Amino acid sequence: MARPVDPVKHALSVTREQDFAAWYQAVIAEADMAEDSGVRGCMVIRPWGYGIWERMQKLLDADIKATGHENCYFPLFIPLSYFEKEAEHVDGFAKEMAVVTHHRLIQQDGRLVPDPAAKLEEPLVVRPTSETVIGAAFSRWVQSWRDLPVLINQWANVVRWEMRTRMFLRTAEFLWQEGHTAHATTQEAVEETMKMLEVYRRFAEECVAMPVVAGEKPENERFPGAVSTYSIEAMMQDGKALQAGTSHFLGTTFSSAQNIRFQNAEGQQELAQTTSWGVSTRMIGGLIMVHGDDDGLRVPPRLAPYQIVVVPMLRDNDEDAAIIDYCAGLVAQLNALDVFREPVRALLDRRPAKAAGKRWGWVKKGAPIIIEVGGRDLAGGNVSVLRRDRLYREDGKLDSAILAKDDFVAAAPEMLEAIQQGLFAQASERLQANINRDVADLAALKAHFDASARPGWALVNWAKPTGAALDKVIEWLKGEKLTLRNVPLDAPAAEGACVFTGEPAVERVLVGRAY
RNA sequence: CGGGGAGUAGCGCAGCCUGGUAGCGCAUCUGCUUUGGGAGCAGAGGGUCGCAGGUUCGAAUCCUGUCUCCCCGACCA
Repeated sequence: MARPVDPVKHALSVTREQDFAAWYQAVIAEADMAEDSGVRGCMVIRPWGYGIWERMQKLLDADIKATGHENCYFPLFIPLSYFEKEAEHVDGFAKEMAVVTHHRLIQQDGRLVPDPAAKLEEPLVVRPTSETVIGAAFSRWVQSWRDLPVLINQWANVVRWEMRTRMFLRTAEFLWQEGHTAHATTQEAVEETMKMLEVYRRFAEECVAMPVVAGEKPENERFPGAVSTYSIEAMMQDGKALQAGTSHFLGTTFSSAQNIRFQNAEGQQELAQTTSWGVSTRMIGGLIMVHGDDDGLRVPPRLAPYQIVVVPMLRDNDEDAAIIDYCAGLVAQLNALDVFREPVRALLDRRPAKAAGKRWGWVKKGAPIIIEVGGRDLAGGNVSVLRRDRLYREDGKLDSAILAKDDFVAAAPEMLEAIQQGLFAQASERLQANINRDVADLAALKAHFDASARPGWALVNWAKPTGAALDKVIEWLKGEKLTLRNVPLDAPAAEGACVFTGEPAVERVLVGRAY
């Protein structure tokens, strides 16, 4: 019988196993990513959390531009009447819109209240998304087939008055990019929709190191007003699914509502075909739940605001100045290197705090490599290297390695690449291991999800029912707290009977619990 | 928005039932000791007890309202 390994003392007070929801909150707090703001459902994103978002923006923005899109900016406020033009879209968002009705406050009994004399003629809504206002612009911009396609993107905040909020995963105000395009033909718009879905898949996998399943959303999960909606779905460590990005083919829903017409080469008026697609700060929630461990966050090197943090071990003595010089030299050497075709981001943490406290702070933030330098390292020309992706040795002690400084510098880019790949490989293995592809009928599906507290997903054959038949399926799934995630683009062809209806299956759909 | 839980020092909590003017741990600051892995001892600073009313001689404590957070639903990126 194996001798039980001494329990490792972890940096967080709650583990993923004990209470996943509490663990998630703890990571955000302990890594200084975000905190409550006092405004319902809205959070303060602190420098470490926002730094990760800035990295996401930088990398994804480059991809968006490389595919021919340009950035622009549309207003936060949208006239109510814009929404009234598109019924389905309104139904989707009406229940969660913030409305601006006044433009001035006055003092009344010592309090500030909206001035009744300053009531807006037409209320404005704070954008929950910008299809309507961008559609209005498109209708001005597009006259002829020569004006198409229009390919734009904006980075912005949006507001949806959610009933239940969770940091990063669902906040009342969140940050995102929303791409909007208009095309002359259906085929071109559909191609655009798929192209951006693929951009998201690559971004998630290559930058966030988050494996995803790209596929089409079932009818009931479509964006309000969309003809078809596609998503990338990621698996969290508790087995739940997170929709991490969406791409919509909108057909002529918005072009007919907003009158986006063009004269084609034959001289006839035609409605434009539009698309929209978005990735939000929710991706950060996914990052936490995919890569975090019981010591806090682990940030993939491509997204880490600082990839290598150098912590001098200061003793309040004569040697301190030399240690700091040595560390500053190391940081300069590292910052002169390239990795992932960008300069390395190394930081010298010279705050006047204890080295151990600073080290654990960076562990919880998830800096990929933490370097500690003390008097002995200085004397020997060494550094002490701690990799965040493998913190502990088998005996539960921190797995720090003493390397010659120059050897570490030479190896650093490769080490960062290895960490990036390792995180992806680990998450990828978990994803593949937790998709059950052998569920043949409803009883087996129920059994799969009843069998474990973290059952992952099931990929099942289905007949793609619509209307009332689909409602029945959704109803049953709801009873089991399950949802249809998407129909993976790369799933093998359907075979046999639909798990839900028994009819001949036409495709395969992913089933799982979801955030 | 329905059900449940919670808001007291920067963080984590006790005190509330049975009203009498606020305490513990960590963190912070000072001093001494220590010095290769989240140091020890001694001392110090820091709170109108979420907010607003009410009851009372007196409210962190009782009552009402309200705001915010967490969990479970319904809704959704």
